[in-house]
Amino acid sequence: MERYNFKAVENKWQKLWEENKVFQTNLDQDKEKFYCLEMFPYPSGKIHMGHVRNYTIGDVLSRYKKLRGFNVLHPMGWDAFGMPAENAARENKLDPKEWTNKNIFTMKKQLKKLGLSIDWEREISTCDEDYYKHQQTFFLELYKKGLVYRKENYVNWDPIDQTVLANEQVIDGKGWRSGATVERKKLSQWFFNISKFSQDLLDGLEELDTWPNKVKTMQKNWIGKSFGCEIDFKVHGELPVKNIKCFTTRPDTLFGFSFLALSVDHEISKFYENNDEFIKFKEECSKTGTTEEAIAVGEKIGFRTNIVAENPLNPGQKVPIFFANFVLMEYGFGAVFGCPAHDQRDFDFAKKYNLEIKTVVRPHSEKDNFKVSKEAFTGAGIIINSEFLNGLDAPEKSIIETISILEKKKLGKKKINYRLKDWGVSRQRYWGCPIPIAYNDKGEAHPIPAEMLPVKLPENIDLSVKGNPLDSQKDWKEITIDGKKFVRETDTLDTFVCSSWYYLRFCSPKETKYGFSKNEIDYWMPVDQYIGGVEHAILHLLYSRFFMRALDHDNKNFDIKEPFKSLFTQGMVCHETYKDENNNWLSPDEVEKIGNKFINKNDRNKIVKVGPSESMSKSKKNVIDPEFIINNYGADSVRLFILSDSPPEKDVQWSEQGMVSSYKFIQKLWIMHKEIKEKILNEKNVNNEKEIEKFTNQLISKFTKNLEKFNYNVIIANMYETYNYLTSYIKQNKNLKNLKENYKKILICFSPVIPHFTSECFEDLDITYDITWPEYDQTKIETEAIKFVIQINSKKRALLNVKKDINEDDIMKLLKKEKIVSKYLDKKEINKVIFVKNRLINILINE
RNA sequence: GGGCGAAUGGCGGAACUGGUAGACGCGUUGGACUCAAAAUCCAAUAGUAGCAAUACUGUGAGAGUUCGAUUCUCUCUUUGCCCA
Repeated sequence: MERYNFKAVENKWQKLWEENKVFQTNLDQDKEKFYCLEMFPYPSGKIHMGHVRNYTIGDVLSRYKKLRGFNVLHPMGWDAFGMPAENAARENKLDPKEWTNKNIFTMKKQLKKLGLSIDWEREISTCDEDYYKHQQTFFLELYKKGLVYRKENYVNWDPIDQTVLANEQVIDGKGWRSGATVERKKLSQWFFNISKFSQDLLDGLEELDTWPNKVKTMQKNWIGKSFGCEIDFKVHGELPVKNIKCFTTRPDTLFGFSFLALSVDHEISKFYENNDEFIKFKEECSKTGTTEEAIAVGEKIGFRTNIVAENPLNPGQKVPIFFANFVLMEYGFGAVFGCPAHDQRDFDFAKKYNLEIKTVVRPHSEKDNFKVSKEAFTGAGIIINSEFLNGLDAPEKSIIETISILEKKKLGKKKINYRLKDWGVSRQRYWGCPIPIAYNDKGEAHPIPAEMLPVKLPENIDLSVKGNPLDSQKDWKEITIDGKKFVRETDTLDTFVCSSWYYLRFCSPKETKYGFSKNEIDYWMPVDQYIGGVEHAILHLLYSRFFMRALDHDNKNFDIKEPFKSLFTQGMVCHETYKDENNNWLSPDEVEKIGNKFINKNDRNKIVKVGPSESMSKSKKNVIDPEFIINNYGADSVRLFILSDSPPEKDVQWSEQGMVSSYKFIQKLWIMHKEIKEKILNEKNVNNEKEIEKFTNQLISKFTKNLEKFNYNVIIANMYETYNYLTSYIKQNKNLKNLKENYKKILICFSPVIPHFTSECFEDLDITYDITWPEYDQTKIETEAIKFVIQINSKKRALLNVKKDINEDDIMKLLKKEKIVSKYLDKKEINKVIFVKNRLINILINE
């Protein structure tokens, strides 16, 4: 028996698919479209197992939809701008563009080896001028619409590298590369006005009923709509300030008011500009990071002013006003009122500065004399010590009641606040899309005129300088517009901007006049199924949703608002971790398993410590190289394995044994295929046998359901079941009259998962006709004989083979003859009988 | 601290709308083939008792609804993720 030569077969079919342009897609109004998109990769060097999993899931779906007759768009591209290229280029004295394109070349080759049904004619790369020039046009459009603006904002500043760091590059308050303590620094930055769409983005989630709830909840929390009240506090003291505006979600705790806290950037800070102590305090604050978490974890510190605020509901009460490091100018009005008894942060602050802690809410289980002592009470309860608010249910009723009182007295008004901040898109980097803006000698921003677009990135730049390399490119920076001198913006756009509209570009990747063609968008959009990692649940997805709205704003580009109709988030690929005796990470190929023990191949006497299975990462060295695996076992085997062990939305453990068994399964399938072929050639025309028809129809039914529901691991189990069934079926050499037709249908079911193998089988059997997804016939599944469960007092006692649609009386007659059952029923009184047609009978007797 | 989810054999995991718990794979054990090993094939594999037929127990713990609960409700435990 010839062995299945996966290398030859896979090469052959991949070549044929490419030559015949099998996966190229064109707009076809007569056909229903299906747009399947997986998150495009960052070209970091090589593909990793996460890509394999992500793109296999998408490929199975695309191939299935294609078999169902859809016009499938399944494109691929590269999220090609970003820091790693710049860092790698700096370290190896290369050009970021060269480095990126080399990686794209390698990874594209690797992806092709997986046999993905991708239309490579539509390939895009965000670092191509042809891509980012459109992005610059979008930027200027948004600028004209007022959705882009410039303002001063705090950033994480690395004083050694002279650069801005993203939040995730700040580790324990230190720069990830330099190790320097990160400072808060004010820089002029460009912003997208995403917060304008807060409510719309929130409302849009409602229609996304095939998104995971988890992701929708995360977005909801991120947008963070809160219902509260804006309160005007009267201020007394030496400063020429009469009022301070505050936003609060808990106006009902006003009687517990004991201080007012301001952001150091609050307008009142101008009166303290020359105060040495305040300057010192402000510096101290700048050492706390800008993230909410850094602020929450860090010590709460304050600077006491010489002014006081009056409690609007209790005018006799005057409380001190502080500047505090935990108040951000971006939230509310940069001012919060402190109620220590019912907010832990305020509680900590009050303890530190010895302020009053007045309890105004008691738990339902306590009496009115309840006092907060060790920690703030933030739960639900009843309002106390608050005069006319006493007895109200907190928080719901009491908040509504308090707001209406404040509104009547004209002391405040109802307000809705969102946590979502505007999106800062400026990056002080070279390898990104240039911002098409120039400044005159007064520092005023001017858009680059359309005829001067695109603003291309300069080449041959010196990356060894500190800070942004574009800053030192004089000949690039200085330009003349209409005879006047300007200086270019040297910041580039956040790479999240590039990925916020790439799904639109795929619809018309060759369009030159604009980023997309309306005609193509109207046909292809929205993406019917988007597949990617849950780590992008918030930013990327929210930004993309914003972009659709922003591009559409006022000029009706689209009929739809939501770019991704369905979302699927797949789990990660994990592997055990290994360390040597010095706690250095070891990669799996440095480790050998002998029996139950692991030994270090480098030094066979040294022990290996086996750690928990974690998501594959270079830093832990627990990675398996997909290319190595594909070369050894073939693409079909890898596709089979990566789907087999766990549901796609959960993490999967990489297992060498599992991989090998998938490989062997393909080999066994081939042997079985050859046997089936032989049987088909020697078909005997015996009586028609319904058994295999029943099996095939059941299989199609299962496959269809499981494919639609992403139960891909179950599909693999169904494939094994099919193998087990077919091998025993042909061994028994039953009637083989309809074997070919049934086997063909089975192969079609298998084909989304192992396309090379099934293509080879079709060819081997000369099947070229009607390769479309088979329909199943329910009547062929429901055969005459069924298995019927017999329960006595709700316990299963027997399983009978009976005729379909048997009635209760006939079952009871049958039971009297069955020894197994009758021994339970003898001389017993039957109380009740529950009969479920074609399923079970439950006889209740007195014991 | 808040929100959401999860918990089923040695392991990964199946189970329609409340109706045979453990599909399928891995691992393990036994056997066949072999001088031997690998590979392959066959068989067994939730636990307890039993030669067996079979019986009892069993889906994180405890309660509830029901003729019947892995599935629905409540309380708790552990755990994961997100936000703080």
